Amino acid sequence: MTTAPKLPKGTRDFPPEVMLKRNYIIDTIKTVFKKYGFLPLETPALENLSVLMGKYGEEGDRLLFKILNSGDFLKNVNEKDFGNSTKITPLISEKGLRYDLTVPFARFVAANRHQISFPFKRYQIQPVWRADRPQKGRYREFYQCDADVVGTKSLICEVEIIQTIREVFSLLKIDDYTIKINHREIIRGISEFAGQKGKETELAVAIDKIDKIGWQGVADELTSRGFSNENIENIKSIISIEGELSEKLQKLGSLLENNSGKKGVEEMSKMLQLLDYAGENLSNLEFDISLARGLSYYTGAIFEVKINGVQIGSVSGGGRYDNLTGVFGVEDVPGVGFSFGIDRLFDCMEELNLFPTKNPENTKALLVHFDEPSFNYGLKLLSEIRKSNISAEIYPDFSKLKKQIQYADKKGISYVVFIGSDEINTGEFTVKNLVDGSEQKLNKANLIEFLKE
RNA sequence: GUGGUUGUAGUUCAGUUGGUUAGAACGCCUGAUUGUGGUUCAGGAGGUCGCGGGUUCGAGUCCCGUCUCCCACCCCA
Repeated sequence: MTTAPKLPKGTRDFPPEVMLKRNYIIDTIKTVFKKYGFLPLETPALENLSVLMGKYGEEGDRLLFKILNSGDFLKNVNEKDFGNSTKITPLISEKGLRYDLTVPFARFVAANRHQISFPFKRYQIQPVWRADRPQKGRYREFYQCDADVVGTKSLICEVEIIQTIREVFSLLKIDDYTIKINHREIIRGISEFAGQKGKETELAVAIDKIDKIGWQGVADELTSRGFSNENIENIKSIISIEGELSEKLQKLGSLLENNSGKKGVEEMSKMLQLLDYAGENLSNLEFDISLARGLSYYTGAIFEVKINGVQIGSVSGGGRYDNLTGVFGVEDVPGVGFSFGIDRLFDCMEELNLFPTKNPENTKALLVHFDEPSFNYGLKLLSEIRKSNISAEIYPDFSKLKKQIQYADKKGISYVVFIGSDEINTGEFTVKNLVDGSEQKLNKANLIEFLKE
């Protein structure tokens, strides 16, 4: 092997056969987003570090990719400070790669708040970068696919998120999945109920791991975070509530008498009511009291979607936040957002074999020829086929028929059209279906109609 | 960021206590009545064994470093 050039750690190429499938997912999602009134937005890969730093916690700052200043980037650095990276980093790097799409979006909203008319609905599908250590399904460059509505507190936004998820999954033919929902105020209420008012963040972080480490693990973590045995028993009594969605909600409502708990239960009930008005049922919906989601900026409803029967984390998630742009000094911009994990969706669909065998983006027909006269004759036919909006190509070299057909076969092209002296003389073209092997003769007009299908 | 694991043809992997020209399968190329692919058959090409150093008469095999991949934690999509 000649020294093959390598990719940076945690990055990938997407070859055509992968891109066709990725585009299938992305196009499906875009179609649904548009249908629900979301408009596209893109922001730069680079942001000023002042925008990025401090927004993701200490951990996040460590995972930011920082970009070295151009030119004589050491001119401001004192020689004594060499070796002290915390001191010289701000002097040599002012820009970084975006870490997620939410902060750039918040920056955009804060900067353009006078031009934007609220409520503002946008979607954004772009790569983000994190200097994390890669693992399976964890990359240093990956795509996020976010949709947010800002400038309204209406719960119809939450309901529309559920509808959007259902519609996307239905189009992708994914039917065995669970949309878990919960509410941050409910977690807050539980914290208060447990006797640890105000420690909902600690509670949320611990409780979120229940799927992974089990109840005992959560209990241990709560202990280490300062919860007493009595507190933990109280939490357990809430977490272990069983039943149907509305039944659970009712039981919870009767237990949580504090303001937060009541508010959470009330909003959840309202959402279900709106869902019903919209003509939607409760299928695939699950009220998961242990669902917390790590991001601390959520304040209202929270969502997470898992595909059943596939060993992979959530493929979609989101929630409501009160104050998107607060970090940029612009208050009172509430909103709700969610995102699809495209890479994970891809893996799930691959595993469940849900990709369509025929990809509409692929070439539909290949023209094969025997000699120069038939090649030349074929060029005109090719143009006419393409004019009818059918993707087609002609084999560019004078190769054996076998080779030409093999090319079509490998590329997954469904039809081969033969151009030879017979065809030129009669005007009847032999077209072969490579999927089932059938052949038929058609004149030009019929051939084009046939390929249009 | 912490701890661990892996690395041999395009791909998935064999390779015995270190011992001559490093193997298989699939894939690829060529051919089997030069107007027909996916099946079959016959040939063929392709590896300085991740990279760098060390031990040894001799290293794919042992040691050190480095990179990569993967796993757990942290965190997260």
